[in-house]
Amino acid sequence: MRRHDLDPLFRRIGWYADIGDNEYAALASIKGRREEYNFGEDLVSRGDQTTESFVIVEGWAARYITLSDGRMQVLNFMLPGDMFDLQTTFSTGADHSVVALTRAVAFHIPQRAVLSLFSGGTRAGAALWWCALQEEAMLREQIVRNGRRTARERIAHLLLELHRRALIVGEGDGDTFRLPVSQATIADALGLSFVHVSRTLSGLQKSRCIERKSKVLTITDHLLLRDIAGFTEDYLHLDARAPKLRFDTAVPAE
Amino acid sequence: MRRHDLDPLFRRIGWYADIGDNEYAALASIKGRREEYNFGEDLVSRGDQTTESFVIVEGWAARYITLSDGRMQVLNFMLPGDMFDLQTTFSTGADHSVVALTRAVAFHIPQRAVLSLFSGGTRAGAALWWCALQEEAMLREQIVRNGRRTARERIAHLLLELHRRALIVGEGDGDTFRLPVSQATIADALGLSFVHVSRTLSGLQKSRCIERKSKVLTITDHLLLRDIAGFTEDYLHLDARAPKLRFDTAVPAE
DNA sequence: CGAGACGTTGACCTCCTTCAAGAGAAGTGG
DNA sequence: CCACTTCTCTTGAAGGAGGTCAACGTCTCG
Repeated sequence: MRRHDLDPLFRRIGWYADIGDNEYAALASIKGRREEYNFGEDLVSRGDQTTESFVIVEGWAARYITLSDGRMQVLNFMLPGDMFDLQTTFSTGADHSVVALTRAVAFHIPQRAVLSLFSGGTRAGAALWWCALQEEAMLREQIVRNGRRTARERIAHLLLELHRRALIVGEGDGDTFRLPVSQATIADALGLSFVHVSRTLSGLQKSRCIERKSKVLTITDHLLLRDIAGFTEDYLHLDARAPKLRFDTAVPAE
Repeated sequence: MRRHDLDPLFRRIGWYADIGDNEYAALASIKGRREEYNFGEDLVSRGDQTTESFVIVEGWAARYITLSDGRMQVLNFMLPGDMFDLQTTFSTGADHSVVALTRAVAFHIPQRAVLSLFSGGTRAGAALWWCALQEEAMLREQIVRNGRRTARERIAHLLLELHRRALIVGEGDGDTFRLPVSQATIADALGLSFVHVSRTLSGLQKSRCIERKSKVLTITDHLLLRDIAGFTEDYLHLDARAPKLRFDTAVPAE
């Protein structure tokens, strides 16, 4: 199959589900309108009456909410291949915003296309359901991570999640991947101060779990990092239908 | 319309959406199997291969995750009228558990019923979509609450949410409602220690926002409590289609 | 090459946790 | 109905994880 605008999406879905040409075609058909965004630009702003869903195909984005006094919380990160706002159908205005963390490209999918695919009962529709389920599972994990883990655990856990997700869509190479996110943004995702994120990252580096060079992160000791994080990847639901691949390092004790 | 097993659900959906007899009938038709649970009993256990959805019609429940070292995080609370696990279709095992916080009654809805209603394009199907959307919005709010608010703000915020939700399904009376939840459970929901929950609740009482008597909570100063919490109820999406009622106390400044 | 964003490090402080002990509630059995 | 256990809540004291403030270093990009 030749190169396609939605390749990151196909790659992601293809990672764990066997989906044939028909399904690719069905997914491709909902593509919708292409938009480019600069670093810092909002894809969705709080209050928007949008009735569209999105697929990110290039760059990273983040969903966030700002409190009235300026405190900010990042809800989750979005990588190429991620679809979101799939169930925006009856929204009465977005209760949060989505911002581009890098230059990014997204397709805006009209509501009808999503709905008809959802209800079609096809495998492509199932893929959509699965995207929604996966997104919700990551929100839940975000709650646990921030609620019951220490700063060190949180950061280790987030790095492992992002590494895993980056690999799936073909970003990064083995243990190394580009993490185009400032420490302040990590802090806003994990409910920490950026000062403490800096200290904790340095701590992980001193423990020889990770190495950082500019925005490129290398996980130098997977087992140790997983052990620190208490990371298990079941919440990512990577085996939706037909498990095709398993991660190649050992899983932690637990 | 006569009294029905699913009344709390109807009451909740009827709160903000005009739904006629046809839609009630459609919703009623998916009822499924009735089950009773004792305090502390799991409705769903981590790892279950369930392919059912649920409606709670009596009692309270909570979705939670326990880490391997025993730390526990409550993800959200479920009140009568709440439906959940609507998108469990492609799940490969629950990544969390659901426990009854009181004696509780729930209906187990078979997957097909949910799917066909979802895709039917009816107003009853829309109600289901809306339930899923609302549940996700509450998860997001939980992230913000725990990530970027102080203990005092968190507790105030949670109390306001639970009060609001209890009112909607006809539990509680004006400013008073039954909060059948131990302080340890509140702590597990808010990422705090139960000791600090106790202190903070006492603090709110000293500030004359609330009064507690056994498990009954009275909000004695709504405006102050909302001010402390920074509470706005937009995330509850109470105006899904046809706004029917607005809260009768003033909304906070911002 | 300069400016502004981002990252680092130190000192100090505070919010929350942990530990501990005791007081109420609430369920259980005689 | 009362003793008994057990869970839940309260309060105090001490310690720690992480926040805030501030200054300086470093990257990146126009």
